[in-house]
Amino acid sequence: MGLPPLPNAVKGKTAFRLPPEPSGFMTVGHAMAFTINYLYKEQYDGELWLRFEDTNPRKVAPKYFDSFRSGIRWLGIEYDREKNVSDDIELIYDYGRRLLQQGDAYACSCDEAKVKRLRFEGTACEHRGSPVDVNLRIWDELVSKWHKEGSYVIRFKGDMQSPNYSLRDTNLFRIIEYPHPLTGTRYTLWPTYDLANAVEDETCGITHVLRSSEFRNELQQLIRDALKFRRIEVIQFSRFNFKGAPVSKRLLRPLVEKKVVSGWDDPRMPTVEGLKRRGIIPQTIRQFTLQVGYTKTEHEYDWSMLLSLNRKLLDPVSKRIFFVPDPVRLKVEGAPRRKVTIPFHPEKDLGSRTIDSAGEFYVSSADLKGIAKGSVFRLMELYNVELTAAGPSPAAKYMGDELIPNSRKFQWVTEAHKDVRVTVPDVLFLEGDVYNEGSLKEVDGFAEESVSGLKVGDIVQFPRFGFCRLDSPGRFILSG
RNA sequence: GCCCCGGUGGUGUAGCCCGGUCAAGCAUGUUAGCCUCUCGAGCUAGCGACGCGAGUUCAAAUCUCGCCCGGGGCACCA
Repeated sequence: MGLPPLPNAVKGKTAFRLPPEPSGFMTVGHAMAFTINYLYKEQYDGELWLRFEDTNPRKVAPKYFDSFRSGIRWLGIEYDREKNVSDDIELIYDYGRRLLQQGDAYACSCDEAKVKRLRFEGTACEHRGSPVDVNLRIWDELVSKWHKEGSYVIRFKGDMQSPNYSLRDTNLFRIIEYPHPLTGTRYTLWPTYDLANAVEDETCGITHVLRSSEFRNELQQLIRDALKFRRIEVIQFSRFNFKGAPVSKRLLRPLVEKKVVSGWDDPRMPTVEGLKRRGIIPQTIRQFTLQVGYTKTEHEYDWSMLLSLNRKLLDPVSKRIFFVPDPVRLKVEGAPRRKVTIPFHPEKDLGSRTIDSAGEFYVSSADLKGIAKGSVFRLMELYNVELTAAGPSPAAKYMGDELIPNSRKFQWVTEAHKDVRVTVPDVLFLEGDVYNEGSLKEVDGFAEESVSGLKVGDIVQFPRFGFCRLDSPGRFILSG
């Protein structure tokens, strides 16, 4: 399945944008929205911008810029150009000034509460009728930082009676006396999103905007018209939410601060870093996005869909490695000394390992639980044994090499195993945004010696357990 | 309160524009069974949905109207 065709899109003559606000870490939601833009960029051979919407100095921080850059790189999204809106403040000033000159905007010194009240009542304040030269004079003072934060605001002359409240003279500029991580204290008059966005989309030559529907489209259009900008196609879709993993900083931040989670990259977190640590691979995000597409319907994706796809993609490329959770020692009487070479994958050529065995094994106590004394089962890829003693200290005897059809097969490790701990993540939040106390479980066990050859970041399959990513030596995280 | 946008199985999505081929497809989930050396892999089968009510029509998931429910906007956030 592909994404639906775009209206008015001519191959080679399109431009898209990824517009993150660097005020938090990149999340799955961003990843999916960016992927949609990227898929269209590829489909229409267009230009793709990475544009940081950093017009609120109080919110942005350098580490967030990095989060987005590395997340985007990880996803395999190639963008053509990068810029920060804060690079273009002078340019946005030019357009702001023009609006003032045209009489499409005015300087207002009403306090916040009054503006709000009048907006609700649908009546204009006395500043709306100020003559252009007065507005321009105040403007110059604002640009020159003569006024204190909160004293003035530049408002767009919309329609104070409009049933759409966002058209009732919204703010275009406000004073923020706070150093910006990139421009420092050079500017204190900052544009708001609506103007900055219109100017940027125009100057970047954006033809198609695909974004989630939390923006004020009509307002944008009005500003664009006032500035005589080209028309662009705007396609809005609802946010990408996952069940039990709200992207809301309000909910997530406390977990990080109270150390309920290990950090923003905790494998339970809906951040790109969290996904990565959990062993979700970039292709999964891309394909999942392609599968669910975008709609205006409110939705809450179930992790099982993403996880299932992830397993499907991991399956052909992951080494199979024996893992014995909750191990119990099993001595096999009459066992021949054996050196077996077992391929890492049943079909694909992922190499093999050789294991030396001499009758001393560890198997999972859960496997043995259903096995009665006297029954025969098989040590996978090795030989058959018969259980001669059940219970907490089991024993068995060698029963031949020939594979018996329909026999149970168990994984095993020898004395030469490695201790491993597997972290099993679950959804962070339960119904009603309450933290899921059982969201992180740990399983200890023995893995075959070859795990020591793995590098951090490698993902393997522990058969009958799941796909696990090596997070640090001896520690794995279950992908799902 | 006002404005905009939505409502297809547990979840997500296809179909809706241009009514019949839809006793609704796919995926995930779940249940049962199979499994040639993975019972969180693979295979097979089953389960399960058009928000409600009217109307138009030979025929409605698809068109019209009303209602109900959900989301977003109404920021000196983006």
